[in-house]
Order: sequence, then C-alpha cells, then structure tokens
Amino acid sequence: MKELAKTYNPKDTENAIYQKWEASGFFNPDNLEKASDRFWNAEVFSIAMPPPNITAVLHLGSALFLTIEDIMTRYARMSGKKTLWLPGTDHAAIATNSVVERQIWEQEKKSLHDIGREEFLRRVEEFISQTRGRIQVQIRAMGSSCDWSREKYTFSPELSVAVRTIFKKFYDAGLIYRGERIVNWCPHDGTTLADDEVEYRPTQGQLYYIRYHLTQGKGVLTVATTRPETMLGDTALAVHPQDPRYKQYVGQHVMLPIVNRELPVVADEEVDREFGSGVLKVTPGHDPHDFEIGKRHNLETINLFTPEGKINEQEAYDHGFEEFANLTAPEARAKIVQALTEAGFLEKTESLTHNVGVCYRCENIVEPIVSKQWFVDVNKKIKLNRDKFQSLLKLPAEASLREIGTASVKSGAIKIIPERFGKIYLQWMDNLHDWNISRQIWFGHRIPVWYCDNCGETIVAVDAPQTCSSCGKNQLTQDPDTLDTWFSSSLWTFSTLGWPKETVDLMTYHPTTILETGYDILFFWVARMILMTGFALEDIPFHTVYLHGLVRDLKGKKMSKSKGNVVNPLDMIEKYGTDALRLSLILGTTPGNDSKTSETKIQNYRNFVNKLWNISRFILSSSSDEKTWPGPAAPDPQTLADQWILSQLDILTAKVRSSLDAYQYSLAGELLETFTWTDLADWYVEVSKVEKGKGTILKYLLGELLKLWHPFIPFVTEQLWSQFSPEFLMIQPYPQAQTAKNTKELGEKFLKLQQLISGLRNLRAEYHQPPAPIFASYLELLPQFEWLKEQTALIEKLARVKLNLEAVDATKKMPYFLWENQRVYLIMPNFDPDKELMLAEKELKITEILRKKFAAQLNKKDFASKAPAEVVATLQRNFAEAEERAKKLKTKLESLR
RNA sequence: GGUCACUUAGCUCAGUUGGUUAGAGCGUCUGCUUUACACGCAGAAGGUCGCUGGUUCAAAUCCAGCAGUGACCACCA
Repeated sequence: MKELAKTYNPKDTENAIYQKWEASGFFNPDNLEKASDRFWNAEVFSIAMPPPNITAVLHLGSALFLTIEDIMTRYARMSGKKTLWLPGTDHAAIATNSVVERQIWEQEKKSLHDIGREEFLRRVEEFISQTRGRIQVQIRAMGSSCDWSREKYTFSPELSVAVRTIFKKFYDAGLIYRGERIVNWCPHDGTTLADDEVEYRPTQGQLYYIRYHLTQGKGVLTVATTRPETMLGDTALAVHPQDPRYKQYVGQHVMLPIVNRELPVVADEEVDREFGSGVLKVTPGHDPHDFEIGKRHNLETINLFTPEGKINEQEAYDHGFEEFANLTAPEARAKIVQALTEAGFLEKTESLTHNVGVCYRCENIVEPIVSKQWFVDVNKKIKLNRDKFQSLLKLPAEASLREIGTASVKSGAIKIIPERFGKIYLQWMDNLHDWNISRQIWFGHRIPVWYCDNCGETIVAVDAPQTCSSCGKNQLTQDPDTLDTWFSSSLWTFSTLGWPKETVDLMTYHPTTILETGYDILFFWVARMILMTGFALEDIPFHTVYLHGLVRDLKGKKMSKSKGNVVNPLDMIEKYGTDALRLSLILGTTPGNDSKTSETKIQNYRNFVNKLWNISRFILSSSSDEKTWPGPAAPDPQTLADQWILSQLDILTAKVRSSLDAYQYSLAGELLETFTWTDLADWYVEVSKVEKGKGTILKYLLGELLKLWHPFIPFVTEQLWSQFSPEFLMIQPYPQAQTAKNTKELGEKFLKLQQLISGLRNLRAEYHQPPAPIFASYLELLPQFEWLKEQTALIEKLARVKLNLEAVDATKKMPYFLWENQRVYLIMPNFDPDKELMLAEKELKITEILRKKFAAQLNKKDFASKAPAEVVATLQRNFAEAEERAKKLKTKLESLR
C-alpha cells in the first residue's frame, strides 16, 4: 500500500477517479445487475438532468444542482435501486441565437439580413461545435454520476422528431392554433415572447394629461397616459358605464388631437374610474386590454410599430400621421408632446412610477404588438383515454391542459418540495393564458407547418411533405417561425427516453422519480412539463419536484459578471477540490431557500475533507494488520468507548438515512460532520491511542463512514476506500442501522466520562497551566461510579492527570470542580483562592438561575397533572440536582471566603 | 393590490409534529511543535430567538397584530 500524503491533494486524484467510474460502466443502470444481484428486479430510480444551455459555462447554480442530484443518484444507487441519471443539454434558442448574432456583428459588422437564414444557421452549428463538450467536461468535474451513454440534446434529430410529433398531435387535437393576437414583442431580439418571459421593472415616468375635444358641442375629455406617442393608434376613448362624470358622452365623438381623426366614446367595464381622469384612450394595436376592448366594440386596430420598433410607415399614411413615420418611440413621443403643448392639448404632466415590461433575456423594453402567432390552447377540453391517469388525477373524462396541470398537484400525484411552492404553482395555473409558442428567430425547431403556394392549404406534418394534400401541387413554403425553447424542453423527461417510440427505457424509467431544479424555472419549465406530459402520455412526468434556491454572494446579491462578485466553481475546484465545493453548497442550506456562499466557506470544507483524509491516514497506518476492510458486520466491542462509538455510528446511520429520505441533505451532512470530527477524531481516535488493539473497529468505522459520506464527497471517499478494497465504493450497499442495541445507557456513561475529562481540562486551562505536566487528581469513588475504575487509563491520558479514585484530605485548600455533584480535585501549583472564588461564583449564578427556573415550572398550577409523567420526572430530577449543586457551591464559596 | 417567505451569537445558517440548560461552522479571546492532521489540538467568551398580545402546565416552535427585509403573481391607461 502506498503511503498517504500528509494533506489531501484533490488534483492528484479526481480526474483519475472519474475516469475509473466512467470506465466501470456503473453510471449506466443496465450494468448494475452485472455488478451485484441485489440490483436484480430492483426498484427504479430516475432523474432527468435539467439540461444546461449548450453554450453555457458552469456557474455555482449548476454546481449546486449537479451536487444535489448526484447525492440523490448515488444514494439511490448504493441503496440498491436501478438508478438512472440522464444528462443532456438544451439548444437554448434565443440565448444561442443572440450570442451568435452578436458575435457576427462584432466580428464582421454584418446583420442577420446581410448573411441570410441558411448561412446564419451554419454559423450557429459552427459555434456550437466549438462550445459543445465544454459543459460536459464541467459536469464531469463536479463528479456527476450520470449515464453518458444516454446523453441527449434538445436539438438532436431524434428529439426534433419528438417535437414535431407532439406539435402535430396538439394540432390534430385542436390544441394548437394560429391567430392574430396582441403579443409581447422584443424589438432587440426581434421576436415575440411568452407572457412569463416578460419581466416588470419599476420605472420613473411621466403621466401626460391630454385633452380630446368633442366634435359636437363644447365638451372636453382629458385622458391620462404614460405613452403619448401611442395616441397615433387610438381608435376610441372609453369610460366606465357607471361613471356619472362621463355617462353623457358615451356614443358621442371626439377629435384626436394633432391627427384630427374622429373617435367614438365607448363604455366599457374594464375602465378603472380611479386611475388618472377615468377616461381611457383605446389603442387596440398596442395594449392587451385595449385589444380586448377593441374586439368588444368592433374598433379598428392600427398596427403602430414595425418589428424594429419604429412607427409603421404604411399605417401612418393610411391614418393621417405621416409626419411621424419611421420615428422610434422616444422620437415620436418628443415630437408629439411638443405638438400637443404648442396646440394647447396638453393639460398637465405628473411624474409616476410604473412597471415597464422588459425582455427577460436582453432587458430591453417589450412592445405589445398585434401579430399572427401560434398558440397552445390551455382551456380547450380534451378527452382522456387512460383511466389510470384520470383516476390518479381525479379528473373527469374530459379536461383542459390547465385542469390537468392543476389536478396533477392538487391530487397529490406530484409532490412539490418545499410545499409552499405548490400554492405558487396553483396560483400560476389559475392565471394561465394561451401560450404563445412561435418565435421569430432563426435558430430553433422550425414550426412543422407548410402552406401551399397554390391553394393556400395549411399542412401540419412530422416530416416535410412533398406535395400539397389538397391540390397536389409541390410548391410548399414552410412557416418561417421557430418554436419557443421551452416547447422542446418541456418534453424532456420522455423525449430523452425515446418517445415517440415505445422504448424499453420509456417503459422502465418513466415517470421519472424526481425532478430537481431551481424554483426560478418552476413556471417556465416544471409547469410546462406537467402540461405536455399530461397531454402526450396522459401521465405525470415525475412523482416529486425538489426545488433548490439561488446561490448568492455573501451580501445576498445575485452573482453577475458586472458586479464582479462571481465565484467561479472551476477555480474553486482547482484550489480546494470538488468535494469541498460540494459540501459548501449543501451544508447550511435548505430546499427552496437562497443560500450565500463565499470562498472562505469552501476553504473550511477543504479543511474538513483534509481532516477525514488524516483520520484515514491514522487508521490505515496505525494498525499493522492487513489493510483490508473487515466487512460489513460490526466487530465486537471490548470497552466502554467501543460500545459507545459503535452505538453512535448506529444512531448516525439511522439519522442520516432518514434525513436523506426526507431530502434533508444539509442535516445529513451536518450529522456526518459532527460524528466524523467530534466523536470519531476528537474522542475515539484519541481513545485508541490509549486502548490498543482497535485496528479492526477503526477500519470498520472508517469503512462505514466512507460509505455514508460517499454521496456527498465521492472523490475523497472513493480514493480512501481504494486503500483497502479493490471494489468500487460507489456501488457498495448503503449502511443500514442495526436496531436492537441498548444505546441510551452506553451513551450516558460515556457522556459522563467526557464531562469528567473536559472538567479536568477546563480547570487546568483556567489556571493557565501548560498542557504537558501531569497533575494528581482525586475523586472519591462512589458505588454508582464503580465503572470509572476501568476508565482510569483513559482519563489519565486524555486529561493528563494521575487519577486517584479515593477521598483526599480536604482540609488543605486546593482547586476542585463538581462532577455529578462530586468534588474532583486537581492538585496544581499556585492555588489561587480568588480564582476559585470567581469560578465558583460564576457557576453558582448559572446554577441558581436554573434552579429557580425549574422550581417555577414545577410549582406551576396544573403542571404535575397535565404534563406527561416523563417530563415531570425529568424536571424533578434536574431540580434536585441543581439544588444539590447550588448547596455544594455555596459550601465551597464559604470555605474560600 | 394579492400570495408566500424570512427576521435566532459579530458573520453565514440549523433548529422535523410545543417538552430538560436554544445548536453548528467561521470570526474573536487564552494556551499549545500532545509522534493523523497548524487545512491542527485543548479551553473560553458571546443570544431577553424582530416587537406586542394570545392559546397552553409549557412557545424560537402554534395563533393574531405590528415593524423590517425579500420573492412571486396581477395591475399599472
């Protein structure tokens, strides 16, 4: 066996270990059966990895999800489940599109139109071929035990078939339609966005009050607006039907200032009487509400802006505002405001903070425009064919996508962790509108719809048709739009398993066991997966959703390059090792809550990993016997310490398992950390230096501990395990707690021993004695502490005393402390009565507070009768002890004064 | 406006059905080349659990109100 280095150096081992794991084939569940028969007919565990963007670089958020999912996966695998963690990447249509577009602009000063669609897509492929693989390397660096043989990519030919297939299925069921709607338009990215892809930012703006004069008579209606330029597209004014101020004007007409176009005044419930003047200018082409009002009152829609965000020239000529043609919105606004002011139409302005919608990707202001787009209808009822699904979700024979989405969670079929996100999910489902799925960017899944140039027929097909199904001509043009990225990623749990083919994988691993992802994409992704799977398979995509929080910096800020607060996980791996990084992301965090991290935290866990390394180094080098693992059965304990540590391990095993089963990874890690550092290293390893012949027990403890730790810190544990076993740690059975053990009494005895040793150490430290000298100590042996006799050697060595289990002549003044209400003397030079006095007073103060507290509680009315007997008994005992202790401390004080 | 969180030691956070003296790590202070580890060892200090009420024999924990912080959703003419 090689000597282990004094400090653990992750760089020397991590890559090699990962390669061994990968070569072993055990990431692939098909191979597990060959490794051990305990995987035969085993329960299945599957996770679909949330696919990172193909262009992505690993950040702490991805490091976090990779760690959590790897813990889940490794724990399941070691527990004997047939475990699949399926990795992959997302083509990230908009993100990739804009990265490449920007690159081309920066390098060649060419726009998309300069280079054309085909050439652009070629460039995207070229770009991806360069970046592809980078993210895979980084996923490996995190130690992720995912099955690379099943790796998928949302834009691969197979997954594209799944996308087109489901599009057609939706279309045939009448759930996908094309319609003219008001949609969110990002002039920067040149595409529409789904409602939840628009973010709202509070913005300081002006509220302009504009006068509209009646065409008949003398009245004036004043309208308040933040977007005066949109008045060019006004086709009516609206008031609330019950508003007494304006009732009389309904049905009359006003003159649109500057443009001089006649507009009707209509009554509509939608108008908020409280806002501004209570009169609303209706611009159906530029506001979702106005669009609806326009439909209700048959108003004309003026398409005010071009896709580039400029005033539409054609509409300007058609509707009499050609002087504004081709101006951008801000230019138009300035010109309008000036014209209004000069002509006396502007009554006043007020400043106002309002929310402005911006694109979630590029943060540019989103313009609502009217456009012909593809939508998924979320409210149309479809017939459900699978009884099992219907009864699982407690749904009637017909249900809409929205109802499926709601029922999936409400019925308990899908469990969301933490629970509070279930409510948020349901609220979102309640507000769900039809989903705009068409995008005007070039990179992405092309909408599988063709139009016949001859007869205008619309053909929806999985594979490109050669001829028109209606007229038979072969002049067909495909719809130019592409699909929303989330459309393809919402198929992820089943498209990755071979759907639409009925594969063995699909039957084996779907529905997946758990979906682990960030709460920030609950709507974008999780909700849509539920809708898509509900329709396509009439099934749920997963049984459980585990949501993690965002990783922030120490000040709680989101990490971003511009803020300069980014912690790069690859740098951290380089400096401290993957295991340390993993621990820093898991410990001290809870599901669904944001966590803060810092380099110091990672450094601390590097220290811990090194501690584990050194414990192992001690264990493996201190025993001269064979460096083999003694096997899974616990060795027989010889001493109190043996009994104690073995029972502690047992308790630990049970708690770690139950924590992992409850997704409490932080708790499990903390339990392991305390056991490793405090119980094992600080106590038992020290004990083993006194009580010899513990080689077998130590190795057993180490072996079990490495197994328990493995899902958290796979590299260092595998490396250490390889020191005494030729097998892989990653497929060892996860430890089971032995049940029938009388652990409580053992625990208490050893705890008393620890208190005695700590008491001695404490007294010594209070007297500022160097740790080296050995002092005599006296403790009268009472019958109930007979067992102390056997522990003398331990006490003497660990507290550095010569222990005399006999009474001492107490007439001489010497330092003592109370242990189990017994005096324990420590004979040190320089007895200091003042110091003793101070120590005793301090302790008495604490004891008195306790004593009074216990007494008060005991004397409370109804306590004895209402509290459980056990609680009462414990309290009585504690009170008696505190009283006794206080009495003894008082005696001590008197003797010192 | 609606919903949901959070507020515990100087800092970062645990605290799982209410029950002995509220925990951990870092940081701070004291002392240590104790032969696995200074990425270490021993010891110590530090908290009226945001505030005010209520329920209960018993509240950090349950309820109500208030204050502060944050998130999400809707609206924002």
